[in-house]
Amino acid sequence: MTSEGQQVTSLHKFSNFTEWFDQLLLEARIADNRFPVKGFLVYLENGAYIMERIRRILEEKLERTGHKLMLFPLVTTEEFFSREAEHIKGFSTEVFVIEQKDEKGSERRLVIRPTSETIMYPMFKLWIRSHADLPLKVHQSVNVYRYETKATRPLYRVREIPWNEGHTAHESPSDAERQVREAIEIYSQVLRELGISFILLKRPDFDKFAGAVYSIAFDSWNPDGKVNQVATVHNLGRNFSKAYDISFEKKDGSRGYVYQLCYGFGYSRVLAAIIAQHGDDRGLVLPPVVAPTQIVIIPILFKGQEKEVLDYAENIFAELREKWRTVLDDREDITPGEKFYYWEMMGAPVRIEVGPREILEEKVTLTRRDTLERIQCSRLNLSREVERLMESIIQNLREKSERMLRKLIIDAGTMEEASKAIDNKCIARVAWCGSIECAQKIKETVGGEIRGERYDIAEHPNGPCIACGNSAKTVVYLARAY
RNA sequence: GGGGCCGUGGUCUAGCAUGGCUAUGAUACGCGGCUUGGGCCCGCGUGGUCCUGGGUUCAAAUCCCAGCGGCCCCA
Repeated sequence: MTSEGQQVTSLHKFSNFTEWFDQLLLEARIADNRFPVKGFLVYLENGAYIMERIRRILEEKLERTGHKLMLFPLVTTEEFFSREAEHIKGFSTEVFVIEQKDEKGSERRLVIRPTSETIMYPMFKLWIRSHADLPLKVHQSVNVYRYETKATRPLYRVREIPWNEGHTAHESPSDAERQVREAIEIYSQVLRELGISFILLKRPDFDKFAGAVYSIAFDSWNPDGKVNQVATVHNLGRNFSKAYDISFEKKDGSRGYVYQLCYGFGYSRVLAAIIAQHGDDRGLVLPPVVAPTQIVIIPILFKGQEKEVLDYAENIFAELREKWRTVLDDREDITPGEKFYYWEMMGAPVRIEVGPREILEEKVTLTRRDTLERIQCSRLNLSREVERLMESIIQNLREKSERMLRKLIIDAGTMEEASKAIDNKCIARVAWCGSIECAQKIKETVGGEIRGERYDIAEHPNGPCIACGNSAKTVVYLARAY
């Protein structure tokens, strides 16, 4: 047996993240970025599978909280698209447009959704008539399209974006506020179930969603220090309802415009976060809940004893497949060692080895992917042991990721300290006076941008603004971002 | 948006400076054998628009221009 800890691949997650990630995408069958259009990629069997699992987890929670699944068109008209002034300002440079000419040569232009407000809200106007129609809560999991001008990166920054978007309408600001908390709770739960850690931030005004009153964002940590915005929740106030004339009759007989929210959860970015936060230099490490293969059984076949070992393995396979996505890897042309490496790359949470030794002692050897720890249990206890292991794995992934996040957040009292933190691939926590000028200055000298202040907890500055030295209004987080 | 680096079988890569031979090697893949507790070994075989288009030249993977695609840095 060779040493377990030896470095056997060229992959180094923390020292060379981009290379590690790109290589993993293809080798672990997540995505193939060789499709020749910038920003568009093919999701391979594992990537597509994991995103599908994430979708089911999220949609189940959305539907349990009263969100109705609807499906809206891919396109909107130029007129609808331009209704809300800030919205069009924010998105006009990055929409895809379909130009179609009829036989007479007259041209029609349709805008492909960069997000679906301008498609849904004209319909909301038709559907909402009185307070009895409220709240209206809908969601859909679809692709949206944005012509990114920045450099694209697979999963993180693409032009075809798979996500779920939720849209709600309410009769009062307090109802809308309650909905903000519900949306945050739903997204937090999903991310928690996936073991992804994040900071929940209220974006500064200059960085909020185009057309929103304020924006809340989930920034997950990344090994290269660039935070990954996996989800956002926007309180739109009445900006859109006024533009799209979505009004209703109140209980007292008067009329008013609805208060709205929209929120989005980026499937490909969450997939990226799973890969980036949990993966290691051997490949993927998947939370059991999304793993395409949860258990792999590898029979150790010695000449003359093949049948006994295979029978034993098949018996285990039959038992485990009742509950878990299990694969019996009985390929004959590959050595067990090669199978170990293969399944580690694929991130299968639990590996089971059975050979003559196990049969003799009526035991099973299990290896957990997250720690590579090897344990033995009796054949009879197998199901219970697997159950325990799966629970332990997600718990460990979650705790490990949270520890890393805490480690990455560095308090900085000066621009120099903040710069150093950013250079070290960390997230800096600093005091800020709130002025745009200082935000600009911080971005230029520190290298990271202001991502916002904590939304879930109140943090109070205990020093002056790191840029101007005047008294600080808030504590904000600085990071480079995707 | 500005600057830099890069593009060679499926993957990784040599060759490019100083143009010239059948385009190098590994891996992968196929067939056969041997093996199987961490990527074993042996034999045979398959696989290339050298990113695309144009230019220079007797001759281009190699030099020049443009486009497409990728990576990095700055705004």
